[in-house]
Amino acid sequence: MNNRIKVLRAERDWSQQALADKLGVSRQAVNAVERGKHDPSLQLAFDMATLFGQRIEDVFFPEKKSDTDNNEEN
Amino acid sequence: MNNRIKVLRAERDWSQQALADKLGVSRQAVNAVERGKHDPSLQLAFDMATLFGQRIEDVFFPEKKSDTDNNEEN
DNA sequence: TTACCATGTCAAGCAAGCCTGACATAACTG
DNA sequence: CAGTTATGTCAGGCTTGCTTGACATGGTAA
Repeated sequence: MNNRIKVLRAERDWSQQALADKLGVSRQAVNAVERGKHDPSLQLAFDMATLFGQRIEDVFFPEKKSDTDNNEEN
Repeated sequence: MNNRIKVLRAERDWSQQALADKLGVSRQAVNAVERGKHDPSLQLAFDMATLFGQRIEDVFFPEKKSDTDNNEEN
């Protein structure tokens, strides 16, 4: 899951710590999401998008589907 | 986190099992998300919204922010 | 230099998301 | 009646998201 958090944060000149404070999460959580270490929860994704005044789809970008996905008899 | 999965599923006349198969997750996962037992991962939320041809914001609706959220010195 | 700030990273622990397997109920169909 | 489908629910287990605390590095300021 790619995202534009680093850019959106830079546009506002916010540190990871400042963003974490606004979101009510730890700095490490912001860092991990920003660097793609793991995906945020849906709730946190909503909070981030709302804080940046964007839609989730304009902040987060899922990778292509994993080949373990099913698609039989649709 | 409220959602419109049940309605979107009913509009297409899909069972929970059928939806789960399309998404590549278990029926219980669909059931739990649909009934608000817990939130889906961001990836699963994307997959659901995409499958229904909707935006995440038009499928999932976060509750009001919890009062444990911070908001100091913004 | 010392001090501070921003960022990256690690460890240990807890909680939430998702899994399989199982069981129950209701509705429908043969 | 028996059999199937859809849904709801539980238990046990695994993985991941998030926590606090700690440490390292690079940049910048006094």
